[in-house]
Amino acid sequence: MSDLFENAVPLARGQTLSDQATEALRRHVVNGDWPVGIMLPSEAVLSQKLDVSRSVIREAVSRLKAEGLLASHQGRGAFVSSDRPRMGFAIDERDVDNRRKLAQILELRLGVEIEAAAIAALRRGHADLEQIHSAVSAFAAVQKFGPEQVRAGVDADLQFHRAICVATRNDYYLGLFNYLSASLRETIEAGRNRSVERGGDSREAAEEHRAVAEAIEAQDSLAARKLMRRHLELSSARLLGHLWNGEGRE
Amino acid sequence: MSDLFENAVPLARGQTLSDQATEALRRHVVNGDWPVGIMLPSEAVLSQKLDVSRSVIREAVSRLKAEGLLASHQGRGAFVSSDRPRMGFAIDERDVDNRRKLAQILELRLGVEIEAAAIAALRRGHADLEQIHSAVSAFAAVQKFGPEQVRAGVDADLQFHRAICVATRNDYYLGLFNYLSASLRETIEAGRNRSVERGGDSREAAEEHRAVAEAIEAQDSLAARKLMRRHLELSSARLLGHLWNGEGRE
DNA sequence: TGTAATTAATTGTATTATAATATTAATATT
DNA sequence: AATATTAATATTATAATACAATTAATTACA
Repeated sequence: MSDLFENAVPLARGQTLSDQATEALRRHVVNGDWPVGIMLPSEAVLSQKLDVSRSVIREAVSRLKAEGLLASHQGRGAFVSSDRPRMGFAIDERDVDNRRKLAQILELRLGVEIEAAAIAALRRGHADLEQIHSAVSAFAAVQKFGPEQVRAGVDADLQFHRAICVATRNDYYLGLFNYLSASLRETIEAGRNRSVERGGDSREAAEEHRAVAEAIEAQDSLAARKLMRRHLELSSARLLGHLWNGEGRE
Repeated sequence: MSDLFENAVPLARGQTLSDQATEALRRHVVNGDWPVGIMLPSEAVLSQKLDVSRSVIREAVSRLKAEGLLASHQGRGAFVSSDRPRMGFAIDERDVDNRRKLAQILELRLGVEIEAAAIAALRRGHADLEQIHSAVSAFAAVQKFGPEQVRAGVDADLQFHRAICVATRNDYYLGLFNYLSASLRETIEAGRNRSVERGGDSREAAEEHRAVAEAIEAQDSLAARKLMRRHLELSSARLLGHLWNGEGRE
């Protein structure tokens, strides 16, 4: 392992140094000369070997971390975590147009977010509460008249739910929510030519948000669970109802 | 312009600044307040707004570039190239070696499977019941002596939980479970040189399985939820306990 | 008007310094 | 001897600054 780079051309040209450094590191991983679990040379050593600055090395490592090939820990070092691209849980984009599939996605969201609310009630800090309450106010303040306001309402709604996931301090609750919400957003945007919101619905939802936020503030995990379930069930019903029979009414 | 960050709390939360900055930027993209094609504020401005160094901003941008959300060009700026993550929800394999991350994964599994049990209780058919009961018996029958039996035990355990997800008739509950269980299996396999199972634990788990199955058969959604929660909490504690005493870090 | 030179803005890279964290070694304590 | 504490060391994380490279806009000039 002494000189892994000795014959390595000083980074072919064409792209940025970061691009080239990324490729160089990736090659060592997928080629297998850096087995899974091994610790990489320190950033200082790498920058010397590849004859680039430490900034470039850090940028390359950060990209490979985003790809899941590397992992780094402050004070310990960087490690090879995988030698193959990762495959994840994914939703076929075409399914969001399918009412049955959409209902299933909403149902999955139910399980995730109910528990998220319960956990958030136990762990929420001051900053979390601020975010949650700010999202509640933002949603309540939006008047759903035109399409632009509807969009703002959807944003505020998602912001509320995301703030709760953040408060769980669990990266996977947040990550899964982000993914599910991105999928759901498309559906809502697609179907908003019909009236997706009614004034009454909006007021109800705002009140439900407020109740959930109150339970989380009170650190009442049980109440948070119950109220979030109620909110999501009603919310899903409203969404599916509108998208189904395109009912518009003021 | 309109100060997109003015009310944004200066990045609360527990991870590295780069992680938090990444989330902050990603949020603006997926929320849509930075539409596809728009140019981001300069790195200097972003670092000032988020109150972090330019290094942190660059690292965050580089990650989002790796995800396909952003693109940057020297002399021009950084731009939103997509509002949809290229990859679905995924768990870095490196994280299963991390006790804290592992606990988070188990916590997510909690939310998913508890609701799955509740839904299964409402929808289970005859065929579903057969599968579930058969998995209960298989797990109870395995004697955990050698490594081969331990593996069989893990298989039977996953079979039980999978059968419940099948009974939900929801493809996404099953899909997410399959993904999570694949991630968890690696951890269990990795740590099985140490004693991952004890006779007492196995008997307890078998009894918990039986109770959950009974509730699902009785179509008692509430009981299924409660019993599954109990089972998963105990099960997680057992797993984390073993990995703690047995195998610690890398 | 058209073209070249200048200027400003922005990302890319380099450098240095410090903080935070984890590991290891040394030391003290019982 | 075993254990706990402390110190030393190595590494990543963050900050700050400077400069290079590139692009876009502006100006000067013919």
